Amino acid sequence: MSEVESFFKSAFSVDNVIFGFDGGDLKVLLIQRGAAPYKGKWALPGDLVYPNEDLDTAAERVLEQLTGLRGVYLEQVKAFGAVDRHPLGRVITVAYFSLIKISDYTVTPASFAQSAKWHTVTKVGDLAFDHNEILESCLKKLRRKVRMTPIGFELLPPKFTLTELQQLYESILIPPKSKKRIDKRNFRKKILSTNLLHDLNEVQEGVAHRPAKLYRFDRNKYEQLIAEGYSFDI
Amino acid sequence: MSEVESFFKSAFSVDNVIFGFDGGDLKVLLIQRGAAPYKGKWALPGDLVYPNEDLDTAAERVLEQLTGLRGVYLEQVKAFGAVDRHPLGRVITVAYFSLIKISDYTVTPASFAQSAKWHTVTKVGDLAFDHNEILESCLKKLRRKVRMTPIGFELLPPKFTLTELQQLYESILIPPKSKKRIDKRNFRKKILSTNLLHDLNEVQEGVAHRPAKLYRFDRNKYEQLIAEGYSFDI
DNA sequence: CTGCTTTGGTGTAAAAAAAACAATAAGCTT
DNA sequence: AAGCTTATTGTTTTTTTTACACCAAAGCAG
Repeated sequence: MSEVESFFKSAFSVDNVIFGFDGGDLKVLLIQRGAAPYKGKWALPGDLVYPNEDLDTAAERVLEQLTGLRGVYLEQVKAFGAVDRHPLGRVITVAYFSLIKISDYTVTPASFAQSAKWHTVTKVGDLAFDHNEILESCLKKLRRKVRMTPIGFELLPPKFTLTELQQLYESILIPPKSKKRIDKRNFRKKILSTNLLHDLNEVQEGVAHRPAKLYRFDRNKYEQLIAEGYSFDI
Repeated sequence: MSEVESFFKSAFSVDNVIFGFDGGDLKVLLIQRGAAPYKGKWALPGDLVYPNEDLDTAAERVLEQLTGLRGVYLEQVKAFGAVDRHPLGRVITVAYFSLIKISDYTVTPASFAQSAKWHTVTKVGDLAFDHNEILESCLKKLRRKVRMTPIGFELLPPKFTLTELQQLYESILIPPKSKKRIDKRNFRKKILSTNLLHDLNEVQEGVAHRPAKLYRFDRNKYEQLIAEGYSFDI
Protein backbone atom coordinates (compact mmCIF):
# COMPACT_ATOMS: atom_id res chain seq x y z
CA MET A 1 0.00 0.00 0.00
CA SER A 2 1.45 3.34 -0.98
CA GLU A 3 1.69 6.12 1.51
CA VAL A 4 -0.89 8.16 -0.31
CA GLU A 5 -3.32 5.26 -0.23
CA SER A 6 -2.80 4.83 3.48
CA PHE A 7 -4.05 8.36 4.06
CA PHE A 8 -7.39 7.14 2.84
CA LYS A 9 -7.60 4.03 4.99
CA SER A 10 -9.60 5.89 7.53
CA ALA A 11 -13.16 6.94 8.15
CA PHE A 12 -15.08 9.58 9.98
CA SER A 13 -18.10 9.26 12.12
CA VAL A 14 -20.38 11.46 14.13
CA ASP A 15 -21.49 10.83 17.69
CA ASN A 16 -24.46 12.56 19.16
CA VAL A 17 -24.99 13.44 22.79
CA ILE A 18 -28.77 13.76 22.98
CA PHE A 19 -29.84 15.61 26.10
CA GLY A 20 -33.27 15.55 27.64
CA PHE A 21 -34.85 16.77 30.87
CA ASP A 22 -37.47 14.86 32.80
CA GLY A 23 -38.33 17.46 35.40
CA GLY A 24 -35.71 16.23 37.79
CA ASP A 25 -32.42 15.32 36.19
CA LEU A 26 -30.58 16.07 33.00
CA LYS A 27 -30.63 12.92 30.89
CA VAL A 28 -28.66 11.57 27.96
CA LEU A 29 -29.93 9.03 25.47
CA LEU A 30 -27.61 6.04 25.13
CA ILE A 31 -27.78 2.88 23.09
CA GLN A 32 -26.57 -0.52 24.11
CA ARG A 33 -24.17 -1.92 21.56
CA GLY A 34 -25.34 -5.11 19.87
CA ALA A 35 -22.04 -5.99 18.21
CA ALA A 36 -18.32 -5.91 18.80
CA PRO A 37 -16.37 -3.91 19.65
CA TYR A 38 -17.73 -3.05 23.10
CA LYS A 39 -20.70 -5.40 22.64
CA GLY A 40 -23.23 -4.91 25.39
CA LYS A 41 -21.72 -1.60 26.52
CA TRP A 42 -23.64 1.63 26.56
CA ALA A 43 -22.54 4.11 23.93
CA LEU A 44 -23.45 7.38 22.29
CA PRO A 45 -25.55 6.98 19.18
CA GLY A 46 -23.41 7.59 16.12
CA ASP A 47 -22.60 6.43 12.64
CA LEU A 48 -20.07 6.70 9.89
CA VAL A 49 -20.50 9.75 7.69
CA TYR A 50 -21.65 8.93 4.17
CA PRO A 51 -19.32 9.95 1.36
CA ASN A 52 -21.73 12.58 0.06
CA GLU A 53 -23.00 13.78 3.36
CA ASP A 54 -22.12 16.92 5.27
CA LEU A 55 -21.07 16.40 8.86
CA ASP A 56 -24.07 18.30 10.17
CA THR A 57 -26.38 16.25 7.98
CA ALA A 58 -24.91 13.03 9.31
CA ALA A 59 -25.54 14.19 12.86
CA GLU A 60 -29.14 15.08 11.97
CA ARG A 61 -29.59 11.69 10.39
CA VAL A 62 -28.32 9.83 13.44
CA LEU A 63 -30.69 11.83 15.58
CA GLU A 64 -33.66 11.26 13.31
CA GLN A 65 -33.03 7.54 12.93
CA LEU A 66 -33.00 7.14 16.66
CA THR A 67 -35.75 9.49 17.73
CA GLY A 68 -37.78 10.26 14.63
CA LEU A 69 -37.25 13.93 15.36
CA ARG A 70 -36.19 16.61 12.88
CA GLY A 71 -35.37 20.26 13.20
CA VAL A 72 -34.22 20.07 16.78
CA TYR A 73 -31.36 21.99 18.34
CA LEU A 74 -28.06 20.49 17.24
CA GLU A 75 -24.56 21.83 17.65
CA GLN A 76 -21.10 20.58 16.88
CA VAL A 77 -18.73 20.39 19.79
CA LYS A 78 -15.39 19.12 18.54
CA ALA A 79 -13.54 16.31 16.84
CA PHE A 80 -11.95 13.37 18.64
CA GLY A 81 -9.06 11.87 16.79
CA ALA A 82 -6.71 9.86 18.97
CA VAL A 83 -5.06 7.17 16.89
CA ASP A 84 -6.25 4.32 19.09
CA ARG A 85 -9.71 5.56 19.91
CA HIS A 86 -11.34 2.90 17.72
CA PRO A 87 -10.05 -0.67 18.02
CA LEU A 88 -10.89 -1.62 14.42
CA GLY A 89 -9.14 1.17 12.54
CA ARG A 90 -8.54 4.86 12.27
CA VAL A 91 -11.83 6.57 12.84
CA ILE A 92 -12.08 10.21 13.68
CA THR A 93 -15.37 11.20 15.19
CA VAL A 94 -17.05 14.54 15.39
CA ALA A 95 -19.15 15.07 18.48
CA TYR A 96 -22.48 16.87 18.49
CA PHE A 97 -24.98 17.53 21.15
CA SER A 98 -28.67 18.00 20.67
CA LEU A 99 -31.47 19.11 22.94
CA ILE A 100 -34.85 17.49 22.70
CA LYS A 101 -38.07 17.60 24.65
CA ILE A 102 -38.02 14.28 26.35
CA SER A 103 -41.77 13.85 25.89
CA ASP A 104 -41.33 14.06 22.10
CA TYR A 105 -39.21 10.93 22.21
CA THR A 106 -41.21 7.77 21.72
CA VAL A 107 -39.23 4.77 22.86
CA THR A 108 -37.15 2.79 20.41
CA PRO A 109 -38.50 3.27 16.89
CA ALA A 110 -38.30 0.17 14.72
CA SER A 111 -35.41 1.57 12.65
CA PHE A 112 -32.97 1.07 15.49
CA ALA A 113 -32.61 -2.49 16.71
CA GLN A 114 -30.45 -1.46 19.62
CA SER A 115 -32.09 -0.74 22.89
CA ALA A 116 -31.95 2.93 23.69
CA LYS A 117 -32.45 4.34 27.14
CA TRP A 118 -32.30 7.64 28.97
CA HIS A 119 -29.55 7.82 31.56
CA THR A 120 -29.06 10.45 34.22
CA VAL A 121 -25.91 12.24 33.07
CA THR A 122 -24.35 12.11 36.50
CA LYS A 123 -24.86 8.37 36.61
CA VAL A 124 -23.74 7.00 33.27
CA GLY A 125 -21.18 4.33 33.92
CA ASP A 126 -18.29 3.25 31.79
CA LEU A 127 -19.14 3.86 28.15
CA ALA A 128 -17.77 2.35 24.94
CA PHE A 129 -14.82 3.92 23.08
CA ASP A 130 -13.89 7.39 24.35
CA HIS A 131 -17.53 8.24 24.86
CA ASN A 132 -17.14 9.29 28.48
CA GLU A 133 -14.69 11.91 27.36
CA ILE A 134 -17.00 13.02 24.57
CA LEU A 135 -19.94 13.27 26.95
CA GLU A 136 -17.85 15.34 29.32
CA SER A 137 -16.91 17.77 26.55
CA CYS A 138 -20.49 18.13 25.46
CA LEU A 139 -21.67 18.72 29.01
CA LYS A 140 -19.07 21.41 29.45
CA LYS A 141 -20.16 23.13 26.29
CA LEU A 142 -23.82 22.83 27.26
CA ARG A 143 -23.10 24.42 30.66
CA ARG A 144 -21.40 27.36 29.04
CA LYS A 145 -23.92 27.77 26.28
CA VAL A 146 -27.06 27.49 28.38
CA ARG A 147 -26.07 30.64 30.25
CA MET A 148 -25.23 32.64 27.14
CA THR A 149 -28.13 31.72 24.89
CA PRO A 150 -31.71 30.74 25.64
CA ILE A 151 -31.34 27.10 24.56
CA GLY A 152 -32.60 25.70 27.83
CA PHE A 153 -36.14 26.04 26.51
CA GLU A 154 -35.36 23.39 23.90
CA LEU A 155 -35.48 20.88 26.72
CA LEU A 156 -38.83 22.00 28.12
CA PRO A 157 -42.36 21.56 26.80
CA PRO A 158 -43.84 24.66 25.14
CA LYS A 159 -45.68 25.59 28.31
CA PHE A 160 -43.72 25.48 31.54
CA THR A 161 -43.60 26.94 35.02
CA LEU A 162 -40.83 29.06 36.45
CA THR A 163 -40.03 26.33 38.93
CA GLU A 164 -39.56 23.83 36.11
CA LEU A 165 -37.28 26.27 34.35
CA GLN A 166 -35.24 26.78 37.49
CA GLN A 167 -34.95 23.04 38.08
CA LEU A 168 -33.72 22.69 34.51
CA TYR A 169 -30.96 25.25 35.08
CA GLU A 170 -30.06 23.62 38.36
CA SER A 171 -29.83 20.17 36.81
CA ILE A 172 -27.41 21.51 34.22
CA LEU A 173 -25.38 24.00 36.22
CA ILE A 174 -25.17 22.77 39.79
CA PRO A 175 -22.35 20.26 40.38
CA PRO A 176 -23.72 16.90 41.61
CA LYS A 177 -22.21 17.05 45.07
CA SER A 178 -23.03 20.70 45.72
CA LYS A 179 -26.12 21.20 47.82
CA LYS A 180 -26.50 24.87 46.98
CA ARG A 181 -29.49 25.79 44.90
CA ILE A 182 -30.28 28.86 42.87
CA ASP A 183 -32.17 31.50 44.87
CA LYS A 184 -35.79 31.38 43.79
CA ARG A 185 -36.56 35.08 43.96
CA ASN A 186 -33.35 36.15 42.27
CA PHE A 187 -33.81 33.61 39.51
CA ARG A 188 -37.34 34.71 38.76
CA LYS A 189 -36.38 38.37 38.86
CA LYS A 190 -33.58 37.79 36.40
CA ILE A 191 -35.39 35.55 33.97
CA LEU A 192 -38.50 37.73 33.91
CA SER A 193 -36.44 40.88 33.43
CA THR A 194 -35.36 39.59 30.03
CA ASN A 195 -38.98 39.93 28.89
CA LEU A 196 -38.53 36.76 26.90
CA LEU A 197 -41.17 34.82 28.78
CA HIS A 198 -44.76 35.24 27.74
CA ASP A 199 -47.25 34.86 30.57
CA LEU A 200 -49.95 32.58 29.17
CA ASN A 201 -52.51 33.45 31.86
CA GLU A 202 -52.94 29.76 32.47
CA VAL A 203 -52.10 27.67 35.47
CA GLN A 204 -51.19 24.09 36.15
CA GLU A 205 -54.07 21.69 36.71
CA GLY A 206 -54.40 18.69 38.97
CA VAL A 207 -51.55 19.47 41.28
CA ALA A 208 -51.97 19.00 45.02
CA HIS A 209 -50.83 22.49 45.89
CA ARG A 210 -51.12 26.02 44.65
CA PRO A 211 -50.92 25.76 40.85
CA ALA A 212 -48.12 27.59 39.12
CA LYS A 213 -48.54 30.01 36.23
CA LEU A 214 -47.54 28.77 32.80
CA TYR A 215 -45.14 30.62 30.51
CA ARG A 216 -43.98 30.29 26.95
CA PHE A 217 -40.59 31.30 25.53
CA ASP A 218 -41.08 34.16 23.08
CA ARG A 219 -38.76 33.31 20.22
CA ASN A 220 -39.83 36.24 18.06
CA LYS A 221 -39.07 38.69 20.81
CA TYR A 222 -35.66 37.09 21.21
CA GLU A 223 -34.83 37.38 17.50
CA GLN A 224 -35.89 41.01 17.63
CA LEU A 225 -33.77 41.78 20.68
CA ILE A 226 -30.79 40.01 19.13
CA ALA A 227 -31.09 42.23 16.08
CA GLU A 228 -30.87 45.21 18.43
CA GLY A 229 -27.64 43.95 19.95
CA TYR A 230 -29.08 42.21 22.99
CA SER A 231 -27.21 39.31 24.45
CA PHE A 232 -28.80 36.74 26.72
CA ASP A 233 -27.09 36.09 30.02
CA ILE A 234 -28.42 34.18 32.98
CA MET B 1 -16.24 0.18 -5.62
CA SER B 2 -18.26 -1.24 -2.76
CA GLU B 3 -20.07 1.05 -0.44
CA VAL B 4 -17.83 0.12 2.44
CA GLU B 5 -14.77 1.00 0.39
CA SER B 6 -16.25 4.36 -0.50
CA PHE B 7 -16.37 5.26 3.18
CA PHE B 8 -12.62 5.16 3.13
CA LYS B 9 -12.10 7.31 0.04
CA SER B 10 -11.67 10.31 2.21
CA ALA B 11 -9.03 12.02 4.24
CA PHE B 12 -8.65 14.34 7.16
CA SER B 13 -6.49 17.34 7.58
CA VAL B 14 -5.75 19.93 10.20
CA ASP B 15 -5.63 23.67 9.61
CA ASN B 16 -3.96 25.98 12.01
CA VAL B 17 -4.87 29.58 12.68
CA ILE B 18 -1.64 30.96 14.10
CA PHE B 19 -2.21 34.22 15.90
CA GLY B 20 0.43 36.79 16.72
CA PHE B 21 0.48 40.34 18.07
CA ASP B 22 2.85 43.02 16.88
CA GLY B 23 2.01 45.72 19.37
CA GLY B 24 -0.69 47.16 17.18
CA ASP B 25 -2.88 44.62 15.46
CA LEU B 26 -3.80 40.99 15.93
CA LYS B 27 -2.12 39.05 13.14
CA VAL B 28 -2.57 35.67 11.53
CA LEU B 29 0.14 33.73 9.73
CA LEU B 30 -0.90 32.72 6.22
CA ILE B 31 0.89 30.86 3.46
CA GLN B 32 0.57 31.48 -0.23
CA ARG B 33 -0.39 28.32 -2.03
CA GLY B 34 2.18 27.11 -4.55
CA ALA B 35 0.02 24.50 -6.23
CA ALA B 36 -3.53 23.89 -7.37
CA PRO B 37 -6.17 24.07 -6.12
CA TYR B 38 -6.28 27.76 -5.21
CA LYS B 39 -2.71 28.28 -6.50
CA GLY B 40 -1.44 31.69 -5.53
CA LYS B 41 -4.18 32.24 -2.95
CA TRP B 42 -3.49 32.85 0.70
CA ALA B 43 -4.47 30.00 2.96
CA LEU B 44 -4.18 28.70 6.50
CA PRO B 45 -1.22 26.41 7.04
CA GLY B 46 -2.41 22.82 7.25
CA ASP B 47 -1.70 19.28 6.21
CA LEU B 48 -3.23 15.85 5.94
CA VAL B 49 -3.14 13.89 9.18
CA TYR B 50 -0.77 10.93 9.08
CA PRO B 51 -2.32 7.51 9.59
CA ASN B 52 -0.60 7.00 12.92
CA GLU B 53 -0.85 10.53 14.15
CA ASP B 54 -3.23 12.00 16.69
CA LEU B 55 -5.09 15.09 15.56
CA ASP B 56 -3.39 17.26 18.16
CA THR B 57 -0.01 15.95 17.12
CA ALA B 58 -0.71 16.79 13.49
CA ALA B 59 -1.59 20.34 14.46
CA GLU B 60 1.62 20.62 16.48
CA ARG B 61 3.59 19.30 13.55
CA VAL B 62 2.11 21.82 11.11
CA LEU B 63 2.97 24.56 13.54
CA GLU B 64 6.49 23.37 14.08
CA GLN B 65 7.22 22.84 10.41
CA LEU B 66 6.19 26.37 9.66
CA THR B 67 7.58 28.22 12.63
CA GLY B 68 10.12 25.93 14.26
CA LEU B 69 8.25 26.40 17.53
CA ARG B 70 7.21 23.70 19.96
CA GLY B 71 5.20 23.71 23.13
CA VAL B 72 3.14 26.75 22.29
CA TYR B 73 -0.50 27.30 23.12
CA LEU B 74 -2.67 25.23 20.80
CA GLU B 75 -6.36 24.49 20.95
CA GLN B 76 -8.83 22.67 18.80
CA VAL B 77 -11.79 24.69 17.62
CA LYS B 78 -14.01 22.45 15.53
CA ALA B 79 -14.27 20.27 12.45
CA PHE B 80 -15.30 21.52 9.03
CA GLY B 81 -16.85 18.86 6.89
CA ALA B 82 -19.00 20.23 4.08
CA VAL B 83 -19.01 17.75 1.22
CA ASP B 84 -17.72 20.24 -1.33
CA ARG B 85 -15.23 22.11 0.82
CA HIS B 86 -12.26 20.57 -1.00
CA PRO B 87 -12.38 20.50 -4.82
CA LEU B 88 -10.24 17.34 -5.12
CA GLY B 89 -12.13 14.99 -2.85
CA ARG B 90 -13.72 14.47 0.48
CA VAL B 91 -11.49 16.07 3.06
CA ILE B 92 -12.68 16.88 6.51
CA THR B 93 -10.50 19.35 8.31
CA VAL B 94 -10.11 20.03 11.98
CA ALA B 95 -9.34 23.63 12.83
CA TYR B 96 -6.91 24.66 15.55
CA PHE B 97 -5.68 27.98 16.70
CA SER B 98 -2.36 28.69 18.30
CA LEU B 99 -0.89 31.71 20.01
CA ILE B 100 2.75 32.57 19.51
CA LYS B 101 5.01 35.44 20.43
CA ILE B 102 5.51 37.08 17.09
CA SER B 103 9.14 37.84 17.85
CA ASP B 104 9.84 34.11 18.26
CA TYR B 105 8.90 33.57 14.64
CA THR B 106 11.83 33.77 12.28
CA VAL B 107 10.69 34.26 8.74
CA THR B 108 10.16 31.30 6.46
CA PRO B 109 12.31 28.40 7.65
CA ALA B 110 13.73 26.27 4.85
CA SER B 111 11.36 23.39 5.50
CA PHE B 112 8.44 25.29 4.03
CA ALA B 113 8.84 26.36 0.41
CA GLN B 114 5.71 28.45 0.48
CA SER B 115 5.97 32.06 1.35
CA ALA B 116 4.44 32.74 4.72
CA LYS B 117 3.39 36.17 5.89
CA TRP B 118 1.67 37.82 8.81
CA HIS B 119 -1.66 39.41 7.91
CA THR B 120 -3.75 41.73 10.04
CA VAL B 121 -6.79 39.63 10.89
CA THR B 122 -9.21 42.38 9.97
CA LYS B 123 -7.62 42.70 6.55
CA VAL B 124 -7.18 39.19 5.25
CA GLY B 125 -8.80 39.03 1.85
CA ASP B 126 -10.41 36.11 0.15
CA LEU B 127 -8.73 32.92 1.33
CA ALA B 128 -8.50 29.45 -0.22
CA PHE B 129 -11.07 26.75 0.55
CA ASP B 130 -13.40 27.61 3.43
CA HIS B 131 -10.55 29.24 5.29
CA ASN B 132 -12.33 32.54 5.83
CA GLU B 133 -15.03 30.67 7.67
CA ILE B 134 -12.45 28.74 9.68
CA LEU B 135 -10.61 31.92 10.60
CA GLU B 136 -13.86 33.50 11.71
CA SER B 137 -14.65 30.55 13.98
CA CYS B 138 -11.21 30.64 15.52
CA LEU B 139 -11.42 34.36 16.11
CA LYS B 140 -14.75 33.94 17.82
CA LYS B 141 -13.33 31.26 20.08
CA LEU B 142 -10.25 33.35 20.82
CA ARG B 143 -12.45 36.33 21.79
CA ARG B 144 -14.40 34.23 24.22
CA LYS B 145 -11.42 32.42 25.62
CA VAL B 146 -9.15 35.40 26.12
CA ARG B 147 -11.60 36.81 28.64
CA MET B 148 -12.04 33.60 30.55
CA THR B 149 -8.47 32.40 30.78
CA PRO B 150 -5.16 34.27 30.85
CA ILE B 151 -4.03 33.15 27.39
CA GLY B 152 -3.42 36.67 26.14
CA PHE B 153 0.04 36.53 27.67
CA GLU B 154 0.97 33.83 25.15
CA LEU B 155 1.02 36.58 22.55
CA LEU B 156 3.26 38.94 24.49
CA PRO B 157 6.96 38.83 25.25
CA PRO B 158 7.82 37.69 28.79
CA LYS B 159 8.22 41.29 29.92
CA PHE B 160 5.50 43.72 28.94
CA THR B 161 3.89 46.96 29.98
CA LEU B 162 0.30 47.42 31.03
CA THR B 163 -0.31 49.54 27.95
CA GLU B 164 0.90 46.73 25.72
CA LEU B 165 -1.39 44.32 27.51
CA GLN B 166 -4.33 46.65 27.09
CA GLN B 167 -3.59 47.14 23.41
CA LEU B 168 -3.51 43.37 23.02
CA TYR B 169 -6.95 43.01 24.57
CA GLU B 170 -8.25 45.84 22.46
CA SER B 171 -6.91 44.34 19.26
CA ILE B 172 -8.72 41.11 20.02
CA LEU B 173 -11.93 42.33 21.59
CA ILE B 174 -12.82 45.65 20.03
CA PRO B 175 -14.76 45.31 16.76
CA PRO B 176 -12.85 46.95 13.88
CA LYS B 177 -15.32 49.76 13.22
CA SER B 178 -15.91 50.61 16.88
CA LYS B 179 -13.92 53.57 18.10
CA LYS B 180 -14.48 52.86 21.77
CA ARG B 181 -11.46 51.81 23.74
CA ILE B 182 -11.11 50.14 27.08
CA ASP B 183 -10.89 52.58 29.97
CA LYS B 184 -7.27 52.73 31.03
CA ARG B 185 -7.77 53.14 34.77
CA ASN B 186 -10.45 50.48 35.00
CA PHE B 187 -8.40 48.04 32.96
CA ARG B 188 -5.33 48.47 35.14
CA LYS B 189 -7.37 48.21 38.31
CA LYS B 190 -8.96 44.98 37.15
CA ILE B 191 -5.88 43.28 35.80
CA LEU B 192 -3.75 44.19 38.79
CA SER B 193 -6.44 43.06 41.22
CA THR B 194 -5.97 39.50 39.95
CA ASN B 195 -2.48 39.57 41.48
CA LEU B 196 -1.29 37.56 38.51
CA LEU B 197 1.13 40.22 37.29
CA HIS B 198 4.52 40.37 38.85
CA ASP B 199 6.02 43.85 38.99
CA LEU B 200 9.60 43.43 37.78
CA ASN B 201 10.80 46.77 39.12
CA GLU B 202 12.18 47.52 35.69
CA VAL B 203 11.15 50.13 33.20
CA GLN B 204 11.24 50.50 29.45
CA GLU B 205 14.42 51.93 27.98
CA GLY B 206 14.99 54.19 25.02
CA VAL B 207 11.49 55.51 24.68
CA ALA B 208 10.93 59.21 24.03
CA HIS B 209 8.56 59.66 26.91
CA ARG B 210 8.00 58.52 30.47
CA PRO B 211 9.05 54.85 30.52
CA ALA B 212 6.47 52.32 31.60
CA LYS B 213 6.97 49.67 34.25
CA LEU B 214 7.51 46.11 33.10
CA TYR B 215 5.48 43.17 34.31
CA ARG B 216 5.62 39.41 33.99
CA PHE B 217 2.71 36.98 34.06
CA ASP B 218 2.99 34.77 37.14
CA ARG B 219 2.03 31.34 35.89
CA ASN B 220 2.74 29.59 39.19
CA LYS B 221 0.45 31.94 41.02
CA TYR B 222 -2.23 31.25 38.46
CA GLU B 223 -1.96 27.46 38.83
CA GLN B 224 -2.16 27.90 42.56
CA LEU B 225 -5.24 30.11 42.40
CA ILE B 226 -6.92 27.71 39.96
CA ALA B 227 -6.39 24.89 42.44
CA GLU B 228 -8.23 27.04 44.99
CA GLY B 229 -11.22 27.46 42.70
CA TYR B 230 -10.31 30.81 41.20
CA SER B 231 -11.58 31.65 37.76
CA PHE B 232 -10.00 34.31 35.58
CA ASP B 233 -12.35 36.89 34.13
CA ILE B 234 -11.47 40.15 32.48
C1' DC C 1 -65.60 22.17 56.53
C1' DT C 2 -61.36 22.70 58.99
C1' DG C 3 -56.95 22.51 59.32
C1' DC C 4 -52.71 20.48 57.40
C1' DT C 5 -49.46 19.99 53.80
C1' DT C 6 -47.25 21.42 49.80
C1' DT C 7 -45.52 24.37 46.44
C1' DG C 8 -46.16 29.27 44.32
C1' DG C 9 -45.33 33.91 44.49
C1' DT C 10 -43.36 38.33 45.95
C1' DG C 11 -39.75 43.00 47.66
C1' DT C 12 -36.12 45.29 50.01
C1' DA C 13 -31.70 46.22 51.81
C1' DA C 14 -26.71 45.43 51.73
C1' DA C 15 -22.68 44.32 49.18
C1' DA C 16 -20.03 43.93 45.23
C1' DA C 17 -18.80 45.03 40.67
C1' DA C 18 -18.59 48.04 36.83
C1' DA C 19 -18.44 52.43 34.71
C1' DA C 20 -17.38 57.23 34.30
C1' DC C 21 -14.10 60.57 34.76
C1' DA C 22 -9.06 64.23 34.90
C1' DA C 23 -4.93 65.79 36.87
C1' DT C 24 0.03 65.05 37.81
C1' DA C 25 4.58 62.51 36.72
C1' DA C 26 8.62 61.25 34.13
C1' DG C 27 11.36 60.92 30.51
C1' DC C 28 12.95 62.77 25.86
C1' DT C 29 13.37 66.58 22.25
C1' DT C 30 14.22 71.11 20.79
C1' DA D 1 13.59 75.63 30.11
C1' DA D 2 9.58 74.78 27.64
C1' DG D 3 7.08 71.48 25.23
C1' DC D 4 5.75 66.89 23.77
C1' DT D 5 4.38 62.24 24.75
C1' DT D 6 2.97 58.50 27.30
C1' DA D 7 2.49 56.59 32.37
C1' DT D 8 0.37 56.52 36.59
C1' DT D 9 -3.10 57.01 40.09
C1' DG D 10 -8.57 57.43 43.17
C1' DT D 11 -13.10 58.75 43.85
C1' DT D 12 -17.93 58.92 42.84
C1' DT D 13 -21.93 57.06 40.65
C1' DT D 14 -24.42 53.50 38.73
C1' DT D 15 -25.50 48.86 38.02
C1' DT D 16 -25.60 44.21 39.27
C1' DT D 17 -25.67 40.63 42.52
C1' DT D 18 -26.68 38.55 46.72
C1' DA D 19 -29.10 37.53 50.91
C1' DC D 20 -33.20 36.79 53.08
C1' DA D 21 -38.89 35.46 55.04
C1' DC D 22 -43.67 35.58 54.80
C1' DC D 23 -48.32 35.03 52.85
C1' DA D 24 -51.26 32.58 49.04
C1' DA D 25 -53.70 28.90 46.78
C1' DA D 26 -54.74 24.51 45.85
C1' DG D 27 -55.58 19.40 47.28
C1' DC D 28 -55.89 16.16 50.99
C1' DA D 29 -56.91 13.97 55.53
C1' DG D 30 -59.61 13.91 59.31
